Amino acid sequence: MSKKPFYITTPIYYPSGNPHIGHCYTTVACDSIARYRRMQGYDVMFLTGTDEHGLKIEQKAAEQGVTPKEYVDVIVDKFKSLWKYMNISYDRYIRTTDDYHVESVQKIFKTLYDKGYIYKGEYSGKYCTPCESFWTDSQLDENGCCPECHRPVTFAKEEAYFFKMSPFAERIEKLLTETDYLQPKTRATELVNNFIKPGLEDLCVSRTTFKWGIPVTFDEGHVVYVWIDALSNYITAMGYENSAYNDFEKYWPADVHMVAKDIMRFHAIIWPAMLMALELPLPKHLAIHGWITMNGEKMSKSLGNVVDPFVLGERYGCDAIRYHILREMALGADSSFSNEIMINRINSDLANGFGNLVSRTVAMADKYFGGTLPEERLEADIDKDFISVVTALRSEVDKYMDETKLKSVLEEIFKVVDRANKYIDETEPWKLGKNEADKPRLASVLYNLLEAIRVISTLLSPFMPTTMPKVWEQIGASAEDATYDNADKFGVLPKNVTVHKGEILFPRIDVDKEIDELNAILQKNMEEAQSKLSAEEKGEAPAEPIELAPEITIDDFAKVEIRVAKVIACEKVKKSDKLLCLQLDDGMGGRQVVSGIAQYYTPEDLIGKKIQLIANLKPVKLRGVESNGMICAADTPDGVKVIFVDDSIPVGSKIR
RNA sequence: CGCGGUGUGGAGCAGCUAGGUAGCUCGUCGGGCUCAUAACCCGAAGGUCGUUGGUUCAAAUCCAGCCGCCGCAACCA
Repeated sequence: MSKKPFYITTPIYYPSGNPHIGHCYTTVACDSIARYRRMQGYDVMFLTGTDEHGLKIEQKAAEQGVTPKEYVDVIVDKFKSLWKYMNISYDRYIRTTDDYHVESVQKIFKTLYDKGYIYKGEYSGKYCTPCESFWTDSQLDENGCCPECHRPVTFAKEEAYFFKMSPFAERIEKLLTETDYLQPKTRATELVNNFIKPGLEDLCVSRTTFKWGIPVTFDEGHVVYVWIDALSNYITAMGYENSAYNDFEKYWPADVHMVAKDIMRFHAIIWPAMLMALELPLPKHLAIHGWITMNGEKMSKSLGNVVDPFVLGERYGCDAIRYHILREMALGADSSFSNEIMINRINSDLANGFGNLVSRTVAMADKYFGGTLPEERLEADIDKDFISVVTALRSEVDKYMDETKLKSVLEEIFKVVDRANKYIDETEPWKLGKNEADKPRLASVLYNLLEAIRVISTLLSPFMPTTMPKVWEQIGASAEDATYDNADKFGVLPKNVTVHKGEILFPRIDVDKEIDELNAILQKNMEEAQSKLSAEEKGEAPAEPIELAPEITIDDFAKVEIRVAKVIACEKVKKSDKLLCLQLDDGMGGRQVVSGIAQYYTPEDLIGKKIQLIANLKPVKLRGVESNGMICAADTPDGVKVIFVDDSIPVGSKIR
């Protein structure tokens, strides 16, 4: 009988920068599931990879003066070495620059075009000419300028291909609300309300503004934009529309796509739509997890509070990191990654709990029996409850594995660790050791403990694959003993088992000392990020000097009329986070201006002050409130600062 | 009235779908033990379950309003 296939994927990561703990989060979770299924006897396919095209990569490569491919090669190596370091057992690694993927994507694009789901249209939006890129309104920086180079953007159009989403709206809504595709399902209403009910917009699936992508075969100058290129990796890696692999029939549809919540939308809506258009079966589950936050804040590179998995792994071992990630990870919510929580977790669960259990059990077998248990035994009633708890563990774990609740899995396993420590107290083996007549009883107690450790370590091995073999070595278990099949049985180890005292599995961590040291590292990173930022602000960044906007003439400048005005009244614009509505005395009868500075100033800060007003700007409505002009402010590392004017300058004075 | 989430002992969370003695982990305090990585075991203190009102014999749990926090969307002239 052939083994049942099980196909699980991580997203393919975008290698515009080095991998961090967030990437580990998804990947470690998938790896643990993959290992568990393998242990259960499934024929597992575990796929991960990198999404290597796009404008950002093209630009980063250009900055470094290398080709995009050379640029991503370096980072892909870092990803792969991280996965090696974290002991990630992926079966296949897809790069979207791989030939077979490119070939498949081109065929998929053409197929969708031939079927009429892709059509040629016009893409319009805010365009930054120097960067040759389009931005959506929400991507623009705080001044409404290009988020990359901070120069003004213009409205522009380009030819582009679009993917029709509307034919699938109804089926997708049903998929989200009526099936168990989404895990957890609580997100369904959010998706339906935000994206499906307002009407699914057609998706722009090609670009002409950059070249680093998969060319559209039938229209030169167009490259396939991220959606079709990246999402289809899940099928191209199995050999869909290519001859590199031949596993599509076997593994598709995938059992689990695991993603973080920020890319949930693409996997919950766009990916099903694409598959529907291709008339392929849909994946069975989309498991969505939250972000790892650092001391409650979202991690970001610019804050410098990104956790480097290599640093942590070096200090505590990769299994400790894996454990902490999985233990704190609830499927729906964010999980906090504070150094303190992590260290306390490692200490209490791994060092004090499991590690110490192994240590004391093996030490006793060593001390009282020279390492090898005698065959003479004496059972007691007190053993029964303990043994039943141990043998029941596997089915508990299975139950939670099926629901992808890895946190609960670990909780269940560690309940048994606690139970085992309690069993030692109940049986008081150190007393038995003092009396020769009690040796048979002592042998039973130690054997039961070793068996419990065997079961625990077997079930734990998918989650901590590096350490568990060391446990088996210590308790004298062979590879055949520590199998899934044996994990609900008792009496698997040989009666005269021999233990081998070994190294401490999880050394206890000095909390205060470690936190100080980690904070020092973090502090350093944040300062570096800070100084890099302010250096950029000052135009001192060697890598990226501030470029001035294109030169203008005095006549151009004369078009802008700046005048002094006084703030008479000011209030927050209702239903907005950022807008203040200012009533100004401009010496011309007064006017109303709306400004996006509410995060930095309260109305009281501004009333009575004199400011610089761009007086001849075309009026617009913001959040339904009319704004006639703009007040001058400076962007600083500490936020936006309004430029106030000396009170002696009369209202209405023209500034030049 | 844009959408959604959340508010439970010092901290972090479970319980809420199917109302009925408020539970877990960490921390604190007291005790026990000594095989073990100053680890382990037992016990205790500590909560008017955000707030107001409603339904009910009975509400953390259902309903309505209000307040706080978070995310998304909007917004930055």
